[in-house]
Amino acid sequence: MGVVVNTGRRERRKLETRRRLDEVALRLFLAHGYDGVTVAQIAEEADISVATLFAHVPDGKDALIFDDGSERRAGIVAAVRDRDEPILAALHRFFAARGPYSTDIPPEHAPKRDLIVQTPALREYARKLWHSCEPDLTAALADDSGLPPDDPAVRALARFVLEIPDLTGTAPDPAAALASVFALLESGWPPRT
Amino acid sequence: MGVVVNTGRRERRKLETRRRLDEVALRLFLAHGYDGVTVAQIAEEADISVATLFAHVPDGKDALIFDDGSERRAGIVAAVRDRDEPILAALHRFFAARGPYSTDIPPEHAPKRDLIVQTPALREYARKLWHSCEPDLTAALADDSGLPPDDPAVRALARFVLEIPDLTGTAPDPAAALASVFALLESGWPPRT
DNA sequence: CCTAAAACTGAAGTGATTACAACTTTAAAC
DNA sequence: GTTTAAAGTTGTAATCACTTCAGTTTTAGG
Repeated sequence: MGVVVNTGRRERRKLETRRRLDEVALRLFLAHGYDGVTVAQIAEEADISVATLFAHVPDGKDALIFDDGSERRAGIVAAVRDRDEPILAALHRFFAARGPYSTDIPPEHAPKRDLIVQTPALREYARKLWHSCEPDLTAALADDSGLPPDDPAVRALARFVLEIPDLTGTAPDPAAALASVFALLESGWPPRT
Repeated sequence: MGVVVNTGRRERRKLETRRRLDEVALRLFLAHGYDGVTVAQIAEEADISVATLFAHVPDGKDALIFDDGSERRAGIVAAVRDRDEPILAALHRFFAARGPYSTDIPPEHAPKRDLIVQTPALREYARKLWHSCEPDLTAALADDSGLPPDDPAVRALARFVLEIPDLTGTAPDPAAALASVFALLESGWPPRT
């Protein structure tokens, strides 16, 4: 069914270790900066070997404080299916509600968000995670428009949409920026006055 | 005037060494694949030390077969200034004529293009080079539209435009793809039928 | 209890990249 | 043309992310 079943001590420990790694890595990154921490230190602090660390997080140091992206992917797919509004409106709503970068974030998550935005490697990895949704989004857009999935406009729109979190994440007013970008995608350039 | 003056033996040698590195790296990459060649081998073949190699190409292995991006930047700036057509039309023309990814490429450059497209690290670096034009393009778009340079739509359009080379580089008909993407940027989604 | 799969480990290796201190070349002033 | 300081080059050693591997432990499940 799901990618990983959640029965048994084994899986529970696995998840627990992964969670501990995430917590330790974030704590150390926040304290000393991303480049000020080595994976060896993180493994040490999490009380596992370096080899095991990489077994748990094969995508490397960047990936330590991120989930595997399956939530985003599922979220986008869900947002785009079963709707009664244009697809871009649905995506707009999705980002406004959930984007890690966009609107109101609980204050305890703010330091993490700031760390990511200010650390090129982490920001880049977050961007990659969003773009890992490209195949799904492309398929959805093709479905919706009746165009083939390899249509250049379809591919381009998917790419552009997934660039939005990184783009609006740094804006002073993320919600307004979000609206502005979606308006651009809907109406084109130059913007209607 | 320019970033580097071209007088004197010193500068000439510098350029010569850089050119040799480019040539050697490309040759070896094409022969054994990007991951099948170490920088040590490249330095050896180019008859300089590894330290010197990195002095010449501080951006690392990825950057070996690329110029420093100043040409692209100058090209875009030039394309966007002194024109009698809409700015997107000028950019369309620019990419159609010159994008390393887009239309007709002399057959001797094809292997290099293929190598870049098929090697994630190189493709990524090429993307970065294009996006290094973002400040210039943003400024030009702001100028052109009267909007402030930090306007979300302006920033978004610059970002989207610079994603185009990577996007259309893999299309079966690059010129058509280019036209399709520019149509999207001009008229918005869904595309007019 | 038994066994095979899965997880964990330390140690050693690879490869990119940097730091450094010594040595050489060059530009340019005197 | 000698001097001098900056710029370029080099070998060596280090750091760091990441991988490999062979051996050990743990666990699931019959």
